[in-house]
Amino acid sequence: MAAKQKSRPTYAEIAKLAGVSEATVSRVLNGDPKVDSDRVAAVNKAVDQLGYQKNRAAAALASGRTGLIAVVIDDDLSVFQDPFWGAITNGISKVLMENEMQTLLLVAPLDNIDSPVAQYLQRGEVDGAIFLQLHKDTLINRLAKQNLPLVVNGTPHTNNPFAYVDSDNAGGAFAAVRHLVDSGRKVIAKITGDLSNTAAEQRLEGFLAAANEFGLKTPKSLIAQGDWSREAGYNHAKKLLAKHPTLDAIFCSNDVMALGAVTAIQEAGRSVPGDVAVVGFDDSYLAQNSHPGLTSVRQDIAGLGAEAAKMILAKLRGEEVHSEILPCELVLRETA
Amino acid sequence: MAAKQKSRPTYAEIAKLAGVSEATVSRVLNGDPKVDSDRVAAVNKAVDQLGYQKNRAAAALASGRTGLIAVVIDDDLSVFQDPFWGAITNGISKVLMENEMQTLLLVAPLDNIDSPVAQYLQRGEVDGAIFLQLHKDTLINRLAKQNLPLVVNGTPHTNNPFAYVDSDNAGGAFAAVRHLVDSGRKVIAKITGDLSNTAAEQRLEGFLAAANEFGLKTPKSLIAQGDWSREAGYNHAKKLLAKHPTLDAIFCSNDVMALGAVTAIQEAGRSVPGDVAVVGFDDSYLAQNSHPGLTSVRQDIAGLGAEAAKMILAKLRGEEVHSEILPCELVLRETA
DNA sequence: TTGTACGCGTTATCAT
DNA sequence: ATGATAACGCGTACAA
Repeated sequence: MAAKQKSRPTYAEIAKLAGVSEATVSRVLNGDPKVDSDRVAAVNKAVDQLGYQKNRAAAALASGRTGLIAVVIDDDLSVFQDPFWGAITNGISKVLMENEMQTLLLVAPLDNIDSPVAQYLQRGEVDGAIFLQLHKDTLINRLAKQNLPLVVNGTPHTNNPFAYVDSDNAGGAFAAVRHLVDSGRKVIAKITGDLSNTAAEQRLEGFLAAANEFGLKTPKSLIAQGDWSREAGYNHAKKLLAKHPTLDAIFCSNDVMALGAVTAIQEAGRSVPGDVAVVGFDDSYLAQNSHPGLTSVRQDIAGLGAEAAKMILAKLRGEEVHSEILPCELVLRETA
Repeated sequence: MAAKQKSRPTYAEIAKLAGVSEATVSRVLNGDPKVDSDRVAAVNKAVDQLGYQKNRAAAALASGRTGLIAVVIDDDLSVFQDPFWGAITNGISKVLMENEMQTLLLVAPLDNIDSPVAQYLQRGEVDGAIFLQLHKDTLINRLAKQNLPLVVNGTPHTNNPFAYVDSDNAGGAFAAVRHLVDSGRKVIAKITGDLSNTAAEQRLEGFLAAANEFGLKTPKSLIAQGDWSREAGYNHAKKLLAKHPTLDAIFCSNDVMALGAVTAIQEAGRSVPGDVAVVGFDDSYLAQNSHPGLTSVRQDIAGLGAEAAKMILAKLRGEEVHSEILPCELVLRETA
């Protein structure tokens, strides 16, 4: 009963002012097409006049819909550092707001299927959920069974019927290699991300596909398994340079490793891109602000968010939803 | 009436099973201290047995409290790039969740006082709001008048009674200069951020205070007004080097400009830190992954978020709330 | 097409 | 300390 402010108008007052029933007010405000146009006008006028604004809690209670979509982020250290989450959440939020839905942020460890977040999602406090950065599919498996509409960002690990949205990681990697080949590089190494991650896997696949397509040799010794860290890029590049004197390009699965590789190359007394070209992935802040400027594969992160939001809205409307793969774009700078 | 899942238990069933009234159930579930301990136990047992979970919409309708705190981010390009927002929002979210509150994300331009977000906040759909990155104080002025509990991240522009949380920008800048002086630097230049921003202002103030304290000369020509961009850092550093042959240190108000300065110094044929030391601000991803590693002033970003959340919770409890200034820490790497 | 009447699940007031 | 019971504001069968 803690009325926050002076109490606001309700259907009763609108109905009275417009000379209709409360039911009609409800119909007009929810866009029911079969209401006489003059009554619609009357209601809208009354709404304006009174400065009416709907009480969402009451609507939620009556309808069972909350108007809220959860954005669930699997909490680990990267959340603190990686601008990816901000960008994608921003994309989601924009689309949701345009559709009068709001974004509820849930940041928590998702390893436990009975975690508070899991409970929350099963409690019907949101109309749907968008998952970012999934380590395991167990939780969404369970939620899907409970008919919670959900969309996943990133390709799921298992072959599930989840609708997901992802960047064309393989295609981006392919484009990077093509560019290297086109500019005359012959011996191209790859430093992968953590391969338990589907994106890392796909970026490697794209590399291998391109190598095959363009007739490059890809002995195992040219493919180093990294873990996204600067150190991995630095150390692997160092070893690659030592083992392969003719190496003239390194493609890394993210920008951080690529910058580590650049440092290693320079410390080895070779130039970038003169002797060795380097391409990263993500076109992050790092790529844009490094020196020399890092050539990198750009993901449409805001686009990923927007698509995810559109998909969940479609699901709420009961439409069939198909997964989406958004194209990547190679951004040329100085390193390749 | 769209029951999402099989309908969940309500007070009625708990009351029946526990042999008490619904009112008592409510009291127990809301922690009313004056309920007999055996009844409390009975209710809790029934709750467990039925797997009861509170319907927040109903609670919100009846109580006027939503359990939601809005995190409002003034939308502009930086949201896409800067990891700051993710980190602080994460800090906020954690504390709120521990207190059974949820984080509602609102990303939108706040220039218009009648924007959708402004409307939303005035609609009572959240119990309070935390503002990040404020360009103007007009909106919060209005909301404060409407008694919406709010906390601001960053020092407001005007002298208002808003509770805010901020980093000790001046103190951080002071520490940076002290370090430079301690390591023998004599001629220290400053490249500021956009001075319409209070953080930029404070970082300059700290610089000037330290210069004064340590007896440095700070002619106007040693203070360049930047705008946070890499180009600003690069161009200003270039000019500073030309004008001041004895220049042996540059303190920049963020990491991006600092990296631009490093490039300019190196291109001028001088070494970092041998000839010229460079210190940045933020200890961002950039500072950690640059080469040479950038010495920088670290803000406790997650701490800012956590404090902001604690402050808003205290406000909701009706407590007096005081603004908080969190200390910064100088992180030494290679450039200084 | 429109109105009546009730239900949604809690909270809070008022007696007791 | 506890129990009835009236709000809370909206959505929606059902009837007309």
